[in-house]
Amino acid sequence: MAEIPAEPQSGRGRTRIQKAKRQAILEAALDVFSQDGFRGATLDRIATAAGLSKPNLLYYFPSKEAIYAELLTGLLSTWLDPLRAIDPEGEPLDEMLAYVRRKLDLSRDFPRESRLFANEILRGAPNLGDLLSGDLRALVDQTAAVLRGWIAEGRLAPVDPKHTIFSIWALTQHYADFDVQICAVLGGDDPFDGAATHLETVFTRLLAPR
Amino acid sequence: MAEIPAEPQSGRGRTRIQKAKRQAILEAALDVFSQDGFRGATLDRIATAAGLSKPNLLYYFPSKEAIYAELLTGLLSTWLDPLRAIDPEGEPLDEMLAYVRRKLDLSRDFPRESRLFANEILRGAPNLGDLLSGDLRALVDQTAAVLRGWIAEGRLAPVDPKHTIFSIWALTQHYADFDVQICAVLGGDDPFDGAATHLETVFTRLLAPR
DNA sequence: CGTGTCTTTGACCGATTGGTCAAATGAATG
DNA sequence: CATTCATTTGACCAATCGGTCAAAGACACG
Repeated sequence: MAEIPAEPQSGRGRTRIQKAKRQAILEAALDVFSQDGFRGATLDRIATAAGLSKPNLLYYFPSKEAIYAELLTGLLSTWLDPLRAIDPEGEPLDEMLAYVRRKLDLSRDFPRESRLFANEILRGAPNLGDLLSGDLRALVDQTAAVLRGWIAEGRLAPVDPKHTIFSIWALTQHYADFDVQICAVLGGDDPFDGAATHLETVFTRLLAPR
Repeated sequence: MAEIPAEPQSGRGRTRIQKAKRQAILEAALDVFSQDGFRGATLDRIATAAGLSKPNLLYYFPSKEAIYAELLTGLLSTWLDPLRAIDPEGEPLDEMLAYVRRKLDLSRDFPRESRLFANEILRGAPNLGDLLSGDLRALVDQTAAVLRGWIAEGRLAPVDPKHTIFSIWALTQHYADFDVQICAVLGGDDPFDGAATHLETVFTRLLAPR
């Protein structure tokens, strides 16, 4: 009666084990995609990294693009949450410094996600373009308006709001995306301790009203 | 007598035409590599982009890696020149702002080179690792010492010198590497005008002695 | 035990990968 | 014109690519 053959990924994975295996695949795929990008990644390497055979991997996901897409969509919301968490009613400088902190924590705790995102953008964002000029743009516009209000009230030093947001993105993500370069220059130390205090200095001097 | 079969790339390309074709190949390769990284790029796409057949391309370059390597080595020197151009005898803030300017100009004029570099770093810098922990590290150490001296003299606000250099890299390269995202958020305007004045504000407030 | 479902895999497919090679062109020089 | 060298190309190669499929294995439940 049921024409649907197997489709463990339809609806939601029933078994917890299925969910776990799908998660393992996504984990492995994140490793591979974040290093070599979509085109550079191969199903064989993802399957091997996940401890599966290639046909078995394709039993849980219909295609390479499906894995990539699921990684990307799952990523963007997480990536923008810290921006949404800025409280227009809060103390401006504190809010901004807290945002920087959260964003830097993301770079420290999820560097592969950051690199995956960077790879997608470097390719021209073929799978993310709509979201960028849609949701993201709207969210930035909205946040920029908050910043402008704070500046008008004299509670934040005058800056270009959007470029300031870009600066936060650039400075925090840099520690995830260019981690190899930074470690090569700095040596063995953990870069993130120094980064946290440095970024606090940067944005305090940039944003604190005089 | 001469066992060397053809090797147009040995020594230096004799004919100007050879040089031109090699250059055209490097140009096309820069397009492809900077978008999809080393693994994601294909010789066919490079050859097509250069207006050559694949065997003809391999007549001028021995392998895919050779093209990539030549691009990378040619890049790194150009990429670090602005850093070397910092004059320890100059006015500290002016020197730093000028460095930011030069670096931002590089992002504007050579975005593909910036993206190529970013792609290589994202992969873990397998072809650049030695240079990073060698020449680059030495150059950064040296520049950091200059900054420390300026800070000690009170001619520059106290900052972490190396993280400050990282910040300059992050903020300037961001406008090349994430250009798609920035344009999606900003709309049609040229981001670099706003970027230049914004970055001047950032580093003036960060570095100007009080 | 048997039976039906879920999972895994080896074999395989056509297309594409980086790269080779011999032969066919082109151009220059005697 | 003949010769020589530089250039280009079509055919081809083994390996790998993303993906399919039928059959085997694992597992539940009666």
